Order: sequence, then C-alpha cells, then structure tokens
Amino acid sequence: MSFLSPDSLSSNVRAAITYQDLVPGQALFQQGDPTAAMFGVESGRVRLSRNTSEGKLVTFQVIRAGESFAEAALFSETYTSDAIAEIQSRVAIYPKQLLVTAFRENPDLTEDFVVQLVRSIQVLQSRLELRDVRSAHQRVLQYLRIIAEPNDTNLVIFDRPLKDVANDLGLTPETLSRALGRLEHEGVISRAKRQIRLHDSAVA
Amino acid sequence: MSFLSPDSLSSNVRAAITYQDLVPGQALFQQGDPTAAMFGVESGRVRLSRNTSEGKLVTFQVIRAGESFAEAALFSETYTSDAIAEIQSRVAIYPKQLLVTAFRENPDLTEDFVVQLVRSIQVLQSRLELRDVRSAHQRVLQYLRIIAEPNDTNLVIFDRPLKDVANDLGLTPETLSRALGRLEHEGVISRAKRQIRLHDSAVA
DNA sequence: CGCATAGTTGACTACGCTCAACCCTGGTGG
DNA sequence: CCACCAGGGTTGAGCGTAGTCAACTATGCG
Repeated sequence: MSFLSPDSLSSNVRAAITYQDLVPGQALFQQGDPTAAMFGVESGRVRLSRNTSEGKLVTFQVIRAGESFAEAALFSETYTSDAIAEIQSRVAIYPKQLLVTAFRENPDLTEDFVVQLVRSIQVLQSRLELRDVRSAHQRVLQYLRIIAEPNDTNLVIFDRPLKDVANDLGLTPETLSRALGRLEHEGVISRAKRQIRLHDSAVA
Repeated sequence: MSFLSPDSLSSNVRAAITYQDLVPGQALFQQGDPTAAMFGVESGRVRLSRNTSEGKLVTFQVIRAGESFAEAALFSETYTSDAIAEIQSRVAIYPKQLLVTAFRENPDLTEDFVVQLVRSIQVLQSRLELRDVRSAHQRVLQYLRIIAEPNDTNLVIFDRPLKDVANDLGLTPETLSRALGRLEHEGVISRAKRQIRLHDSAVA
C-alpha cells in the first residue's frame, strides 16, 4: 500500500514507529480506551469489533497484512471499537500526535490518509447494505459477489473459519452452511471446504 | 457547525459557493455519477441512500440543516449513494477542486473536514451495531436510547414518518408499530404520535 | 368534503434461530 | 501408529418472530 509506506515518511517519523506482537485473541485496544495511535498490520489479521449489550459480537472490519486501521482514532478521544488479533500478528504503531503534526507539514500524506478514511466509509456502507438483504442465501450470494469482484476471478477463498464469516454476515453458522449448500445444489456455486467458485449464473 | 462556516473560508472560496433548491423527492446526485462537489444542507432534509438490486432502500444517513454531506465524494471518482431531498430543501454546493486546493493551504480546515469523516464512520458503525439486535422491540429501544442520549432529555421527537424510521431500523412499519405498542404496554415508554418519552426503566 | 398517505390491527406464513446430535479434520501424546 | 480430543462444520427437528397481505382507522391537505 502507498499510505504510510516507509518512503512516504520523513526519517524522524519513521524512527518513532514501534512494533508489537500479538497472540491470537489478544486485544490491542478496547472500546473506550483513550486513543494513543493508529496502526498498520505487518503480518497476521486483526479484527475491529464491538460487543453489544446483548452479548453479540459485531465486526466492523477485518484488517490484513499491509492494511492500516484505527485512522479514525486520530481524531477521536477514545477508540470506538475493540481491536483483537484473530491470529498471531505483528502491528506497527504510529503515535497519534506524531502523525497529526506530520499531516500539517505534508499534504500528500494527509490526502492518502483521507483516502483511507473514505475507504472505511465505503466498506461500512456495503456492509450495511448487505444486512438489508433478508434471505440468507441471497445475502450470502451478494457477499460472495462483493468479495469476488475486485479479483475478477470468480473464486473466493476464506482464510478464516466459516463461523466467523457467518457472524460477519449476521447469520448463524448453521444458516450459512445451509445457504451454501443450497447455492451449490442450485448450481450457482461449487465449493471445496473454504474455496468457493461462482458460476456464471451467479453474476446475473 | 464550525466546519465550512462562512468565516472559516477565505473570500475567494466563499464566492465560488452556489446554492440549489430541491423539491421533495428530487435527487441531488445518484450512485455512480461522477463526483463534482460536496454539500451542506442550509434548510430541509436530505437522505443518503442506495437502492439494492432487490428493490430495497438502504439509508446511510439523514442530513439536516447545518450539516454537511458527501465529504467522501471529494476523494472518490463517483458517488457511492443517492442523495434525495426528503422535503423541500436548500443545499450549498462546494465544488470539489476548490475544496481540495483549500485544504492544501489550510490545515485547520482539513482537520475539521477529517473530523466530519470520522463522525460519518461512527454513525455507520452504530447503525451496523444496531442491526445485530435481532428482536424488534429491543432494537427499537436501543435506537431510542441512542437518539435520546445526546439531548439527555428522555424525549424523542421524530420529524419524519415512522415508516421511514422503520426502514432505517431495517423493520417494516407494521413491526415498528407493534414494537412501540409493546414497549408502551410494558411501561417502558409513553408516546403521543411521534413524540416518545423514555421512562427510567428504559435506561437500564 | 374527499382523497392520499400514514399508521394500526389481525391472521397467516416463512425463514432463520436454537438446541442437539453427528461427522470430519488436524493436532497431540502415549 | 493409533487413540484421543477439540473445534469446525453439517444435518435434523421444532419454535418463535418478523414479514406479508389485507382491512380498517386516523390524519392532513386540496
């Protein structure tokens, strides 16, 4: 990614970046914590989520290697969600104050930063839109289409348990399993464990 | 609001701002249109929404007088949603290129802008979280709590049809009606048409 | 006064959730 | 090498709740 790549930062900024390793399930920060920094995932996978009062887990975004997160934290007093490592991960820490001052001197950096924010908004919007699809198998199909689109290849490979995917979709694992089964039965997709191929009939 | 208030803009920027009046139902822009500007609502009410392939209407945000919208458009090629006037409205038009250059010269303005973006993200996050509450009456209650919180008074007054509110919540008007009826019956709220009072038992 | 729209209520349906049992895989240790 | 185990995934049965369709009332506006 271009944003926050080493050569886009001045040396003094680069020097202030530290790193942290996280074990699976470890929290980097929690909702309500005072904001101290934004982060980039060097390796592994971090989930931004929140626990509702009813005990449900709402996932806002899943951050993978090369992506940044908690951009919004730079302009907020506290974090608005939890950040949990789903697997062993390594994150880069960009101290808040440091970046804010860097932005004031470097408009290009700022612009890249804003682009990231906009991207977050768009991700959240599609997630919200997805939730308005009531029928489980339509929602799953839509989800697969969204994931498959960028690659353009009609292949979707999940790198995490289907039960997590189900949760992202606002479904139970059982319902997701049945939905996938039905889609396969209808000939819309074919699948081998976590690899799913969308047939042409799924594009329509 | 502080952002884009007249005195925070240089005179040449101010001069380039134009205005447009919208009749109820009129679209200011539609998803896919090339982005030309961001906007502020001078008076009236504008809805940012999208029509799904299944014919549903997903509302991302409702913009009221004094608020700005389509900030994300400044850093995107096309608009990602429709902007529809829900009632007679007047919007200020801030041309894209103009603002982008203004940002490069005015870090304070940029920071205010970013704060707006962050706010959008937080709004979307709570909307998404709300959707994870399955039971209708719990969801409605949660929604009322969120709306009531800032004012701190336990009174919620809707300025638009309940069927629109229902749609925001991902419910049908019938279900919302029943949910409100039930909450009232349980003594959690009391209501007179579109005015709703939350009782202390609703805070828990 | 009459029409259109919003809101309410009722009966029925359908779909996803819950709970439970079962299979399958990968990993661990004897 | 196999026995065991834990977690993920699948399948089944039954239930509950929100959606749907319809009829009716209430409200606002010409």
